[in-house]
Amino acid sequence: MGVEPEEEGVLAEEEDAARAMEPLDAGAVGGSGGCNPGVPTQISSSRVIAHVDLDCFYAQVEMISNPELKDKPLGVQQKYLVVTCNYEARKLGVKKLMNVRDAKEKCPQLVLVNGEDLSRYREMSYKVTELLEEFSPLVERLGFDENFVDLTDMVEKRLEQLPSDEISSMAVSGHVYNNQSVNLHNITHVRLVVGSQIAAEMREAMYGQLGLTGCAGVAPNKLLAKLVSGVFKPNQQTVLLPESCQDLIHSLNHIKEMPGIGYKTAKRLEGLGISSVHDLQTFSLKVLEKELGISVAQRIQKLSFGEDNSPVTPSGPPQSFSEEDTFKKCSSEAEAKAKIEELLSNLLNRVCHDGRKPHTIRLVIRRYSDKQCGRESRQCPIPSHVIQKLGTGNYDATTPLVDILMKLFRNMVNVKMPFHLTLLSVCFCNLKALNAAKKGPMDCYLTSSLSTTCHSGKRSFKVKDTHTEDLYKEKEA
DNA sequence: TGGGGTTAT
DNA sequence: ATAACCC
Repeated sequence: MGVEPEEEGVLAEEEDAARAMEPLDAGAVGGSGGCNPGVPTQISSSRVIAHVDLDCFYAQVEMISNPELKDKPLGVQQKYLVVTCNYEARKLGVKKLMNVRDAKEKCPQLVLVNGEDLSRYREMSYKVTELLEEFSPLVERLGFDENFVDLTDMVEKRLEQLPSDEISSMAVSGHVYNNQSVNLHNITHVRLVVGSQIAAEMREAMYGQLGLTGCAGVAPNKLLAKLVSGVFKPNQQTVLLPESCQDLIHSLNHIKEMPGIGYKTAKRLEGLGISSVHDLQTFSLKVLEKELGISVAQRIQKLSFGEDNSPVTPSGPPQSFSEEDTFKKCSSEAEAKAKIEELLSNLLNRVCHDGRKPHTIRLVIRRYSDKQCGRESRQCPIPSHVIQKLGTGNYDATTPLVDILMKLFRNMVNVKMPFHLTLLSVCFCNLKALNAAKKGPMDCYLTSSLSTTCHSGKRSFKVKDTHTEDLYKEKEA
């Protein structure tokens, strides 16, 4: 599979793929390991990726629930924050994550609804993902309101079905970034144009079937698709042609705006004098590796060029369920127990609905004065007899689970000393299908009841659960 | 900064 | 178990 002569807009990604095929380029592969030299690896042709981003998602869900809110400025409140708001409210100066007081001051007519219970948002979120999965199975969720879809195969199939004389009459759907003109003699352009048409169909389906509006970006990789989806903002879509890639990434005013470069990394980069995309592009990779580690350094410097070869990884069903609550102060064991019981009760309903069984439970706390993001957690396996009781809609599991959670609690918090917590969270994870057998060559000889009680030591996790028995030994402080 | 999520170490 | 990232 060679590069066609008409593919003038060769993408950086393709060059990377080609380079990685060269036998002696050890540095560039960097631990990707597992190379199978005997198997012919397909050199990936350029991909077509869509990023779909719902407009002010929580507010949209609220307006669908209660249409009277539709033409009013609406904010969704969690604790003392307006976490999101509709466009009416934005016109009047309300911003995301704005303090309720500031928001009311800016906009006294602002209508607020409480959005601390995420149930309806979560349900609508999965409806969107499922709708997109009808277009392609390769859908990756990012939070509740964004999805990536790999359209490469769909585009390929549509082009195979298309009489070649019809290519000349194709038209892009939505905006083209930079107003760049489409060249239908360029196969890369043609594929992205087909991608834009599919993106338009996805947005139409979202509106027609779910009543939701959103933006889409279509580009050769996830980074670029995500960046370009936000260019025209509510309810519009934009396609990025490769020739405008550098313009797009240089439109960022600061590296912190690059998805993948978060708060911590941005701070460390600033310490190196790196603040713009251009700074990061031209900075010594060796020095960057020393500061951030080889993996992060190589990845983010590639990002700075608009290169991102990360695949769209199908999310599938969630890997964990959690419920959390923040508060000003929790300083007694009884208080904590009451909150934990409520979190657990909600979680049990969700897990029951899911059908799979969690095999691990985790408790998370945040202590007051702990600067920020300072969370501590303890987890342990859920005893198999308790797992059996889950999902039947009964309460047989709650008492043993509360007991376990309170042991985890006392393992973290010395209740004989004063304490001050500002967050409690309970998480179910390590979800397995019903009666899932343990992986191993002997599986076919084990009954499901045996398999859940035998050699639980053979787990592939790096995280070691606290053994449930260990929790019975109270912690000495 | 809320109430969630994921992956890497 | 924590730390980073995403929304």
